[in-house]
Amino acid sequence: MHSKELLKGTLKTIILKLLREHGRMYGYEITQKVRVLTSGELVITEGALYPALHKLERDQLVRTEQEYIGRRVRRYYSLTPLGEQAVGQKVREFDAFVQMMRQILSPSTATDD
Amino acid sequence: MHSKELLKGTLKTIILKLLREHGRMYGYEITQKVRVLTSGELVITEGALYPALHKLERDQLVRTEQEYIGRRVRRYYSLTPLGEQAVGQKVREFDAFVQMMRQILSPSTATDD
DNA sequence: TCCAATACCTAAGTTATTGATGTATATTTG
DNA sequence: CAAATATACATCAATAACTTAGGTATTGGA
Repeated sequence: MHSKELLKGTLKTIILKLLREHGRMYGYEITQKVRVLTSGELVITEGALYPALHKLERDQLVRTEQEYIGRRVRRYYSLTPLGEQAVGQKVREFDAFVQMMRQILSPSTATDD
Repeated sequence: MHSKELLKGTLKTIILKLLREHGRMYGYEITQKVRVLTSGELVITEGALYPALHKLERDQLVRTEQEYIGRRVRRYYSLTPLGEQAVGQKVREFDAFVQMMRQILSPSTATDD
């Protein structure tokens, strides 16, 4: 499979964006959504996801409410006002990054896209 | 300033691409070229550059020849045949990564706020 | 003469990941 | 109905790529 190093730093952007899109989601749901959206290309591991979610919560970009499905805990995440701001910022940041990379990578692969 | 985490994993792609573009370059030259190409947005630190170059050499994607400019050593890097292959691969990998991210981030990349 | 630029380098610390492991409940299948 | 699989949370050691800070030495300009 291809380099996962590229993913570094994009996980939080992905999470925030999905939360804006879907209102509220729980962890496992996020991994499945990403899997489907990318046709299985991108698989978010739980070891990456949960720490990231916890960090977003600590930074007050998301908040949680837990529910019980039967006896099983399900922890729903949704954006805080601060989180709402952050989404746009993060996405723009990513776009800027891509544009910057194009300035370096495109010179001879130019003008498709 | 914006997140540098995004850069992770792109440095070698950048180096290889520049070497293909310019035939051969030395380390310091690469940092300056990147700086100019991105209008100062992206600054490659030497602590990142040199280890990356050494790794590329170890992996036989680049080779070196040193020259003396006056009394000062200058170490030129250029692509090996293996490196030539790797450039295209790396660039395509990056494009694939961006496309994959778009599948997640694009549904509504609206810019409000 | 001294500072900035050129040009190479290494190493400790930081950080976001992977991969392994753990726990427990719910559902499907043979 | 038992067993395997899926759902759902979590932590943690190891890894990889970086940053920051340091080091050496030459060259050019004010």
